[in-house]
Amino acid sequence: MSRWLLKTEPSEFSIEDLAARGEEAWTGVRNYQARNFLRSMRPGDLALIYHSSCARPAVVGIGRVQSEAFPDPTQFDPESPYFDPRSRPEAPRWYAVNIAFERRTERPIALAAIKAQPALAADFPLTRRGNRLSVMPVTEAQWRAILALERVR
DNA sequence: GCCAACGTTGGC
DNA sequence: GCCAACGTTGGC
Repeated sequence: MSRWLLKTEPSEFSIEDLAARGEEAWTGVRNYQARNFLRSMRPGDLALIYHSSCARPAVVGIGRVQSEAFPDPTQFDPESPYFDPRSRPEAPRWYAVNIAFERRTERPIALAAIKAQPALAADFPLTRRGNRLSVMPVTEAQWRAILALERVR
């Protein structure tokens, strides 16, 4: 089983939305490196759900990968903001996976707290300056170090 | 709202 | 294939 981190803007789709729906197709990823990570996901993998571009950037919950990667349907939908006119159905550029709600963290695990952890300061895409990757792998050690912060304070 | 950092595009 | 210009991300 692999572990991941998925960013989402809570104004677009929040952990509350995922909790309410139970499962969601994780669409709209339009970065090749992130796309490649989506494609290496397997059912049963776990993912930290992270709120970005908001007042309190934080890990807010955990999701479970429910499917293999499949072509992201929004790339073919001219009405979608994620429409990609250069992608062809016979050779899709972009992929999605289904993500199930697992649980919320007991409290938001703030980016500031994550950065303050020496174990997470180095070699973790989320805490690197200028990082824009919206799907990233998380090692078991990083996973534990982040969730250890759930009960701090 | 600002701005640094990044990925992508396109001219050459 | 290089690289400047541009648009976007995302923390603050």
